[in-house]
Order: sequence, then C-alpha cells, then structure tokens
Amino acid sequence: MDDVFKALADPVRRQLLDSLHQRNGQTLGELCEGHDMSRQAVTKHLAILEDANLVATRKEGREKLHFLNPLPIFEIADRWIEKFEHGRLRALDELKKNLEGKRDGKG
Amino acid sequence: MDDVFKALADPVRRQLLDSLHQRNGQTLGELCEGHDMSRQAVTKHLAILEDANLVATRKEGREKLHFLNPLPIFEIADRWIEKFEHGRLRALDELKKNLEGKRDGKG
DNA sequence: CTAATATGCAACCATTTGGTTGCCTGTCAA
DNA sequence: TTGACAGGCAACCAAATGGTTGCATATTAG
Repeated sequence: MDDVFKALADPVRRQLLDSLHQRNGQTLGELCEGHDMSRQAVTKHLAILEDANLVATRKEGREKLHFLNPLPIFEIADRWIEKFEHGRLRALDELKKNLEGKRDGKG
Repeated sequence: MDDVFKALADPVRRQLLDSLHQRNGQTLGELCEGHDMSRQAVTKHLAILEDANLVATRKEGREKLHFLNPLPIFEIADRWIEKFEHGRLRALDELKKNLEGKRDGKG
C-alpha cells in the first residue's frame, strides 16, 4: 500500500494515470507528449507506477503499451479512506468545536 | 491537493492520522509515543500534515493539541478517486483482456 | 543491409526529504 | 524563585527523489 501512496504523491504520475484513464493502452512516446521533460524522466515515473501495480504493460513490436490498473486505487478507497468516513457530515463542525476549546464535555 | 497527496505519502504521517482518528486531540508528546524517532522528527511530520490542512492544532497551556481534519481526504475521495470508479467491477477483466492482446476489436 | 523509430540502461547531478542534535522559550508545580 | 515539563527553532547530515545526458538494443521501413 505504501508503494501506491508514494506513487500517487507526484503530480506528473497522477497526470499519467489521468492520461491513461482518458485513453488506455498508450505507448511510452504518446505518454511523453505534453510533458516538459525527457523521455527517460517519464520512463522512470512509469516504472514507479508499474512497481505500485497502478500500470501494467505489454510489448507490441517495438512499442510498449501502458494500461491503467485502478485496483490499488480502489483498495485505498476501501481500506484506508473508508475508515475516515463515518462522521463525514459532522466532521467540520466537530473540528470547529474542538478548536474552540472545551476539552471534554466536562467544563 | 498536491500537498495532501504528498502528506499522505509517508507511512509515519498516515500512522499519525490513524492515531488521531482513534483518539482526537492528542498532544505532541502523546503522538510521539510508539514512534522510534525523536520528538523533532514527529514535529516535522505534524507540520507537514498541518500545512496540508489534515491536522489542526490548538494550544492549551504548555501543551499543543492536535485534531484530525478529514476534509482534504474526502476531497481526494470525491474529486480524484471517484473519477476512476466507473467500471469498477469490470476493471480487472478489462485489464486482463488488454494485456492478452487484441489492440482493437479488429484483429 | 541501412536508416529511422521506439525503447532500455547506466552514470551523473541538484534538490528535497527525513532524520539528528543542541539549545531556547514558555508554562506548571513546589 | 527554581526546577521540571512541553514544545519550538535552527544547523546539520545522509539518503532518496526527480531530473539530465550519452549510448545501446530491438524492431520496422526502404
């Protein structure tokens, strides 16, 4: 799970995922377009996404096709974020009250 | 949003959020317990969480109380993760098919 | 074969990150 | 007041990160 969080921490990598979400199966060259950095830099980012299992690849001739794997994202949503969701609507109110002051309901 | 992703990228920081989720309003000293690192290190992590608006604080005497703010997490769930959710159930199947081979429905 | 295309590998570099330590300030208790 | 407790600030350091460049390999087109 840590790999996934780390992989998602970089805006370039999130952009790459977005790009694959819009059009799956892009080659390395296609994924490089629109990024103001070298092909190697993009390759490294993609490698990190692959290690985190967020992207899977297949070689087709001399091209490498990249496919989005959203499962790790779902896992984060289900196993991690879901935990914080219980009092969602009251969350802001509770925070305000906590910052205002009374430590228990005691004072 | 980038601040939040970056803040969540570190396991220590996620652990701190978990800790606050279990018991809100902990002091710095309390949050340090169980972490095998100096108080200063934890302070830095908390500062990053504060910058990302994931933690809010209040001073009470000589203590600093820390409160979880889950709203940025909700935003990520709603604005970012939600985008990938559409074909959730078919996602794994699609990935398999994509990796197997046919590029379009054409071959 | 030759040349162009698509990608891979490795060395290198600056900056950021995550941690340390030492010392200072503010608050509570005796 | 004095000492202990809770926390803040700043300098410093090693390692990870994000990027570069140069060159090598494999595939396709002529």
